[in-house]
Amino acid sequence: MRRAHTSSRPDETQAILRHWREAVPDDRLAHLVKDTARAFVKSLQRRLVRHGLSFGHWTFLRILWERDGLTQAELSVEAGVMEPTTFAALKAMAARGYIERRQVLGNRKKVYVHLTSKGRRLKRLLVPEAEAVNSAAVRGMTAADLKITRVVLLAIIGNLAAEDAEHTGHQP
Amino acid sequence: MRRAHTSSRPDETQAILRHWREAVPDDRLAHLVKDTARAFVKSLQRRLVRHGLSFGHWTFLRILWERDGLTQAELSVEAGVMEPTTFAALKAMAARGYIERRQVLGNRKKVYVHLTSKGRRLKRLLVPEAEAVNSAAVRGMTAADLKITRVVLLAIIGNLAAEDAEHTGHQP
DNA sequence: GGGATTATCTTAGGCATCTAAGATAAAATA
DNA sequence: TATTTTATCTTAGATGCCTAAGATAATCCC
Repeated sequence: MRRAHTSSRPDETQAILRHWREAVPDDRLAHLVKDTARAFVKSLQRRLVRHGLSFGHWTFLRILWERDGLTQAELSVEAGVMEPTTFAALKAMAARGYIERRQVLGNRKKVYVHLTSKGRRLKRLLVPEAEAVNSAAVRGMTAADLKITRVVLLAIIGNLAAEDAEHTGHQP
Repeated sequence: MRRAHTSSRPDETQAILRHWREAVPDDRLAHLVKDTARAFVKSLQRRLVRHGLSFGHWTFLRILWERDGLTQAELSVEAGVMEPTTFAALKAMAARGYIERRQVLGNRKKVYVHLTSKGRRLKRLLVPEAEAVNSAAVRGMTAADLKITRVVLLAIIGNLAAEDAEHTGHQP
């Protein structure tokens, strides 16, 4: 038998691969994109746990390393997730001492998020991990093909957003 | 102001798009793929709820429409998810009357999953919805670029699987 | 044939994400 | 300035996915 009962072993990923090689009908692009996203997340996750970090926290740390002091709402937009997701992640991150949530005089609503020195220090350790995942992922591919892939994915997001706008009655 | 507080409006997707157009550094391919996957799921989900179906159930129905009577383990491989995920989805689907879980004499372990007529009937309604999402997504793209995108995504899955295998000590 | 191994389903618990809805502060406007 | 609208954070609850670990049945192999 090929599968363990407690973890996802490469055999399984191989099964997925075989599956995709055998037949990729046109209406399964969505599935292929989703599998790719999962492979990325899994690979990064495996590296992050070594440093005791969860994937959800990584998402926000990465943004804050670039620009500190954003509000929760701004972080949501940057991360591409809804506020409650951001809220939950930030609360946990504050409890672990990666960030501080501050309010300023004159505006009692906005919550500004600042890295602690502990949070700042992680950058040096973790960014190389993400880079490793990326370079492993694109190994053997031409820059031209990667560029086309980016353009196609971006166009898909645009098309689906437009489609969504039509059906909800909003203008994009 | 641009954002509602209860739902993801197209404005948000537009913000994501703007974000991606402005700068797509090399180490963000993972993020782009993830956003695309989410756009696909959201779009399909919006259509499925009209028929009272959740995305998780769709995944398994689609497989069963092609081939009925698979076991739970086989369905997991086909769907590319772990057994507990499959188990939970199938239990809910059985409760809703889309499928039946049967055991045969001579093997008390395997659970064979069969569509009910109710489950079978959904195919005619739902497959066109999925096709609509796909064709909206790829609108305006060339077949050649789409093919390249598929090849690239597939290669990424392969690369990450190989990478994973190295680090867990298993052979692919 | 009986003990060890492996498969299969199941239970338990956790994470990341979402939608819906509430509380309250700030901003716009009549 | 008072009222209405909009923003922001928050709470509550659901979904889909995962890993870890257990129970039990089937299979392998000595």
